[in-house]
Amino acid sequence: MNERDSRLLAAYEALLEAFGPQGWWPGDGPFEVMVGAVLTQNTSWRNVEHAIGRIRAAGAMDPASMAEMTLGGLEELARPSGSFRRKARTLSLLSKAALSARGGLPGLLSRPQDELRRDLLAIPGIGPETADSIVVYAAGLPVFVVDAYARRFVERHGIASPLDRYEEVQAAFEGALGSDADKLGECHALLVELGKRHCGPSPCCGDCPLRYDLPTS
DNA sequence: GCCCAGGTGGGTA
DNA sequence: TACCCACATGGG
Repeated sequence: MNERDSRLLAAYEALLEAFGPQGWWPGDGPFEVMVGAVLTQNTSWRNVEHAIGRIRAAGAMDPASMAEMTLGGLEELARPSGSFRRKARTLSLLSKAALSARGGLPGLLSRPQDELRRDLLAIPGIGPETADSIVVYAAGLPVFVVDAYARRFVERHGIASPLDRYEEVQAAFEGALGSDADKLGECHALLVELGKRHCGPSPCCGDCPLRYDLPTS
């Protein structure tokens, strides 16, 4: 275990101690987790909940029902989450992929990790972050989700250097935390919570659980 | 009224 | 490769 791994692991443990388990992903079953992952793109969770509620109420929160919906109908349900035309198209494609997979949705989610990730990325509107969110929170496979908060975190703690690319930041966390889906998922959730409380655009405040006495440049 | 939110994809240099 | 911008709603 090198210096970087030690610091990442220590940060994870400090955050878990400070905030407690986050219980992510919020969602009723794997399909709803997948839907939420798409809807939350560049969108606050409050708006996502609104859209999820509409999809549930319309009886469309399963692959078969969603795949049957017209694009226009799905757009109306997704509207509160913003970028609704794009997201409706992605959700439609995603539901059809789940429906047509061998073994349906459970079959899709039990595929080998790299194949699942690749197939998700092939769907327009699903990028690395959304794909990885589905891999870890819906399929329960060990991958770390790199988002704006995680990037900000590694930069603030001087772990950044040339750790710019998505896969490099991801490998850093996975190397430090190991191949434990629960742990990797929990770590991402904790970083989001940290970011919401302490790591906004302005410098961190004094009561940060991580004690920002590290170089912040 | 302005900025941001648990990004992605297309375009341009 | 590296930026820039549209997407679009709702909350602070």
